[in-house]
Amino acid sequence: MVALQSALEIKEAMNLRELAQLLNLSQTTVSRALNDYPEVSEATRKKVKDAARRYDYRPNARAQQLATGRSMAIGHVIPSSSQHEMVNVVFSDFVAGASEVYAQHGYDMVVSMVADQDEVQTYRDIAQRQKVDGIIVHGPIQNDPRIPLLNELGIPFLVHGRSTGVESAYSWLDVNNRRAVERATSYLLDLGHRRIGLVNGFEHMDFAARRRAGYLSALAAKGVPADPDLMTSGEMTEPNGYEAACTMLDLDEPVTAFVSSSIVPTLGIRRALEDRGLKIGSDVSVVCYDDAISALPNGDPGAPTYTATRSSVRDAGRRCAEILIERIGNPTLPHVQELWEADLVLGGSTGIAATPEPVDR
Amino acid sequence: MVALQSALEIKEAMNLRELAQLLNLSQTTVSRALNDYPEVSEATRKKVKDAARRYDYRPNARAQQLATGRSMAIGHVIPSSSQHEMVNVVFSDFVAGASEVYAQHGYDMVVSMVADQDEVQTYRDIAQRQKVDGIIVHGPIQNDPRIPLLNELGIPFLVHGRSTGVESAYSWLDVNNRRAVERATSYLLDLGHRRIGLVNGFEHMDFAARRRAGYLSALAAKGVPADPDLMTSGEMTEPNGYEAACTMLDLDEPVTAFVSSSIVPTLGIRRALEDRGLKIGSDVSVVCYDDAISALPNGDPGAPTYTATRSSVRDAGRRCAEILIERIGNPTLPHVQELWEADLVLGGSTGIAATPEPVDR
DNA sequence: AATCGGTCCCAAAGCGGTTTGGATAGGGAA
DNA sequence: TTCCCTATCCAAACCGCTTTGGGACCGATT
Repeated sequence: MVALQSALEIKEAMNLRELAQLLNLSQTTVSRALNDYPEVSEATRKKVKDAARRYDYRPNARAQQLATGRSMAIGHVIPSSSQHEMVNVVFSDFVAGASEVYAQHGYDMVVSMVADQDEVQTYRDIAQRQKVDGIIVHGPIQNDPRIPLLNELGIPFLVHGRSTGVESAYSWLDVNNRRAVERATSYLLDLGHRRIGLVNGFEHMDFAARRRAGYLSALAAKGVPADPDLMTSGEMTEPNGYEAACTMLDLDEPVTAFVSSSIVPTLGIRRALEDRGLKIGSDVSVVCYDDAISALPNGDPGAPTYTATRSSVRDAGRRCAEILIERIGNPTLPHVQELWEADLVLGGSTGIAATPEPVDR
Repeated sequence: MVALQSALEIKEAMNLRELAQLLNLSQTTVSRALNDYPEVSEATRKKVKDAARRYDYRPNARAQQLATGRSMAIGHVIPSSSQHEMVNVVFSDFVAGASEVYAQHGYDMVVSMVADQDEVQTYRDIAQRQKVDGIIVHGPIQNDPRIPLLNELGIPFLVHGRSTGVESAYSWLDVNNRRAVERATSYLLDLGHRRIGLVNGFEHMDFAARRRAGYLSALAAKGVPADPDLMTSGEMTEPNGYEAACTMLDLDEPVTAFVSSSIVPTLGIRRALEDRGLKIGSDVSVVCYDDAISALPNGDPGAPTYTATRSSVRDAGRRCAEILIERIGNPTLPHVQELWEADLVLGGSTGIAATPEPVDR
């Protein structure tokens, strides 16, 4: 197929020198006028700005970056191992929030998705080649090596989440995962449930470990023994949620309730219940950790289908961006460490435990 | 809370001049040695590369970009109006594929999410300030103004999708949305369904318009009249799918089958069916357009729950990246226009129409 | 011996901005 | 009138890399 070459005249972008010549001014003055430096008279400034607008002059970003030493960009590195968990749902909503703030401050967002084994190299590269002014660290695991690495590289960064075991100081923003799941579990216990399944994410992920801790601590507080058969961890996908739910529903002593780590596996749990003709809420209760993803149920406040611990990951993205930009502006500020509480939103997916479960022995 | 300032020595990154001095060579030679130019002897090249490795020298990206005139980055602009539809699920999988290819070729991905009214400015900015070497256009609408704009700006770009009504030539990669939905609808008709609901995306989006055309054409081919009550369009969210399904199931002549535009609203359809005690597949059939999102059902090839027209959006991302990179390398190449066919995958969500639907009159 | 053609390397000139260190002019104070 | 100060502008250096246009050296040709 032959494609017609566009016949449109493509106007070369004009540069500072040309604009200065046009105005019979020096580059210095033009540059200062545009950047609101006080050394130019208001009259000249106006003239310059008008001309810039008229000729649609925009400073070349690459030159500007080289000259100023700032790249006006913030990096997000996503290890591909966590692709299935992170990328699809949570990450994209986070990014939507962050990029909103970036846009306001003139920052660009550069995203690298990278194989695990290349991760360290990627961080080194990004930092030393000065591609970005700051980095947001996603999906921290326990004892995450990226944190000391970034500290060593001396580039401002902010962790979305936390990393237990890391010695060095760093800035982070996290949701109180432990408390959230603790409350969710307690609530189910209060409803009379004793066989409560935990469908967790991979537990080397820091957030998942904390959720498990919350689950265990709620059980312990009520004197309910933890049963390894009722705790699964893995990718937070629909099929995985389905699998986990099937297993736990088909036990000799089946579960009567689930605590699920995300809305996505919860969809799988629902499918498993449906298969068995079990009604969610009345037959089996489900509480899920809801990141308030807009495309999925419960993102819509009008239809609170699930009882859930809810916290907006989009808001988190926004706030992370703000904090990081502030730290880029002044890296010597004390570290910011924000812990957000999730809401426990009651919905139709939970109810009194059906049978008081007579313990036969 | 007082944060301890890291006491770690942060080694300043070394630059080309310093490395050259260290080696008693000129910057020219060092640069050429590192970039595999033939003008340096193998001996010197080895010496240089060894030293570079030893001192962990990495060229400053900003300087390199300015000098070469290439920014080694590709832009993705997401209009925020399509956030709910695009960002969450489809976009992120696409991006995962694309960034894989970018990484292989040394490109970075810069993502801007931007309010609709700022869109034109954003494109102008990105292009004229030379922040990126190429752009991928997401979510084309009919007669999309971005295409002539980018042609005028003279920056290489590739459209994921197509835009009916656009005169100018451009490169694109699209799935045959029309054919896919046509086949899906025909299949349902063959199963005896006559009341088939279409749960579509916003129909100013090009892909959605094509899907509707496919739906209508299949009906027409079988002589089944189209009923406006059976066609909805809107955001592709779970709650929207639920709403649409409820409406169409509660008609006097209810639907017996659905064609759904994406897996996400399909989850809502399933919920609506469940509410009414209807069994998917046997009572009501559902075919959905499946972008093969990995976290959601059907992304997993082991569990073909839904009958679906399937096409991997991640593969599309990969291929789009390849095409664009090629076009950046040689912008005068004829335009690439690739039309992919979606697979029709039979699953458990479709079955013979329950009642042959006696037309009462 | 002079010329030629490679090979290997270098100094310097970009890339397109920002920033430093004056220069000039005009107004007010002494 | 002279001197100083401020307001305004400019030439040139600089950011760190690539690339142009030679130069020096050496063995091979004539």
